[in-house]
Amino acid sequence: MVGEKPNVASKLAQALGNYSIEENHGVKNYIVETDDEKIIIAPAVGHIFNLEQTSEGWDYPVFEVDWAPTFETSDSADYMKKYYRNLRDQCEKADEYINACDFDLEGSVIGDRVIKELGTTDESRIRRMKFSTLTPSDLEEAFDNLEDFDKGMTEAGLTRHILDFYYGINVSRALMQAVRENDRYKTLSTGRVQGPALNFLAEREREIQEFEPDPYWEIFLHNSEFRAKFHDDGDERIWEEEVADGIFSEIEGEDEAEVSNIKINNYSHKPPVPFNLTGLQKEASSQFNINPKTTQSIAQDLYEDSLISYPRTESQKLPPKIGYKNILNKLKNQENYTEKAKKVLKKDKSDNLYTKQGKKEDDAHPAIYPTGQNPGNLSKNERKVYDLIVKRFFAVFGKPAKRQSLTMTLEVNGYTFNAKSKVTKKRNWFDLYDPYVKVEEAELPELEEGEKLPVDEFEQAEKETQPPRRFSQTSIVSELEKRNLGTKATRAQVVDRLYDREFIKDDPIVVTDLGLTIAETLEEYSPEIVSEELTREFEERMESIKNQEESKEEALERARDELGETLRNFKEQEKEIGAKLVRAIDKYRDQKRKLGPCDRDDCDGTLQIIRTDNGRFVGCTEYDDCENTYPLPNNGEVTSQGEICDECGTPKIHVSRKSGNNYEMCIDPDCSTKDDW
DNA sequence: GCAAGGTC
Repeated sequence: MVGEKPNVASKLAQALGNYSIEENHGVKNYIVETDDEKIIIAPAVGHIFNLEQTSEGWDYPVFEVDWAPTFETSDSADYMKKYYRNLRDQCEKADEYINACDFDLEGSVIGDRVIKELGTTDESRIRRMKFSTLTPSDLEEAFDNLEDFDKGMTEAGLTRHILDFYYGINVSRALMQAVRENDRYKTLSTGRVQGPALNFLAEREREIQEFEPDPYWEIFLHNSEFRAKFHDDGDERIWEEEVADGIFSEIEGEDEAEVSNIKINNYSHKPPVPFNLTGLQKEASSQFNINPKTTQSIAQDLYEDSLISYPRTESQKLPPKIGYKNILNKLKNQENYTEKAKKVLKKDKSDNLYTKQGKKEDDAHPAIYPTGQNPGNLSKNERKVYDLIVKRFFAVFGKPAKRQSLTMTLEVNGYTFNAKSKVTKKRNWFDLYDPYVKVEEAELPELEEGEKLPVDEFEQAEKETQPPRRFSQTSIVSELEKRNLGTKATRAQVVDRLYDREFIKDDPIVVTDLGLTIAETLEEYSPEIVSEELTREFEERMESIKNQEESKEEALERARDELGETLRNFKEQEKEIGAKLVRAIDKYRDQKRKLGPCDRDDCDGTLQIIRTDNGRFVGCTEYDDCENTYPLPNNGEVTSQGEICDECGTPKIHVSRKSGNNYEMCIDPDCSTKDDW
């Protein structure tokens, strides 16, 4: 019996009854023996097999692919070796095989590859276990009702892999080949998820670049305790200057306003929902400015240390069977959390604890929660993310906070102004989530309708409309989630790859010229790859393969035809496409080497990184007239900090090393900021 | 040197 991962293998064993453990290559196998059979439950670790090209060379199109052990095709998959070897040993012993991986396309592929590559290709000897949660009762029932080999799902899953390979590898190669035709080299990539992700970002970037702001005016009434804003039937913005001037001249000099209306609204502010991975990533980004990929890897570490539950979950639900009380009692023993844990436990003495639940579900895992186990030494960021997870766990038990909003309408010469306030009357769950509650608290003086109020002054402010907001690393991950592109485990990685390729930079995200040019090129020559429709189409095809209405080979044949046409067209215009890409690459590289203005008084040049055979240094663009130079560190990537040193006036740089040892400094080695270096 | 999807 093959489980999707070590944890699940253990759960399968627990559900099946008495078991013993046999270790092989450092991997735990679970042995369950009955009167007439012996079951070995062995874990995979996700995709133990992966696609690789079987033909030679880097040309495209490439359509010849086959499955190979992942540790052989990927440098970072060394840890899979022992699992692979164990599966090989266990598969040799078996007469029959059960695929007990997650019941979805990927699970079907994971189990199928292990069994077919290492066990048997005889499908009559393969069974499929179908379960939707990992509870013992579900697993037991699934085991008692083993189904035949799931040909449809497996074929659909295998096809999904191959189609993604076809589209991703080939179009990526086409881009790189185009650049190489122009005698340059740059790693470029795109794919079914990367493509649309870049496209959303590029569309937004163009909207921002093309945005033309409209001016408008606002008028404020200032009192010693608050300010109120002019509005005309709810509209606070005045679009013509003459109109604003007119109103202003009629109220200017008035020193009193009358309270014409007070509206009080009491409302509940509900507690948040339990964290799924995206929710945690969003909150870690807004609270600590930690990017989604880092949060994911921190969460994985915390999970491996048994401090939190499985983090790669879509679920926003915390079922009672996780044992609320037990976890809360353990948290109570942690110094930092004693008070909050007590508060939650006190809430209901009758054991009827319940939590707020979100809408999203996940078949395999509940929402993220702390196990209660006492953490040892955590890094600074680990501590932050852990604290956030614990406090969110407390918060979901809380009662809604009681809030009150107050809108006060003031009148001056027939013109109306609004002052608004929001205050918390009862904190409830706010106390459990401190210090992560972010709500507005602004109080207004207690006044009554008809009362007169002194005015300090009126203010007329000119403003302008703002361009659309940029995506952040987090909001683009949410956007992908909303559109069902990628999965919980891959979205942050996809965004990270766009940074690696230099298609995007900074956060909030700015699309580079290279990114814009790539998006434009793909839109023109391979529009399917930047369209989210490709994913929808894949989903439909997988559905029909699953139902055995279409065969894997038919689907692949069709993709080879369609993609082949696109790629031929691309290839014909390779040189021009490449020239355009090269211009964008050069422009970006040129921008990247510019560090800041030359610090010589009489020089208007720009200091930039100069590379030589022996290394690199900083020189001035006006090097005919200006001999200003500075040394640079030999190792690490140097980028401009976009700032000038207060002490010496030279540009500040950011040095990032592969070791993860990053630092900032100005480029003058004699600057007093380095006195104690 | 290229994807997307699992996972440690």
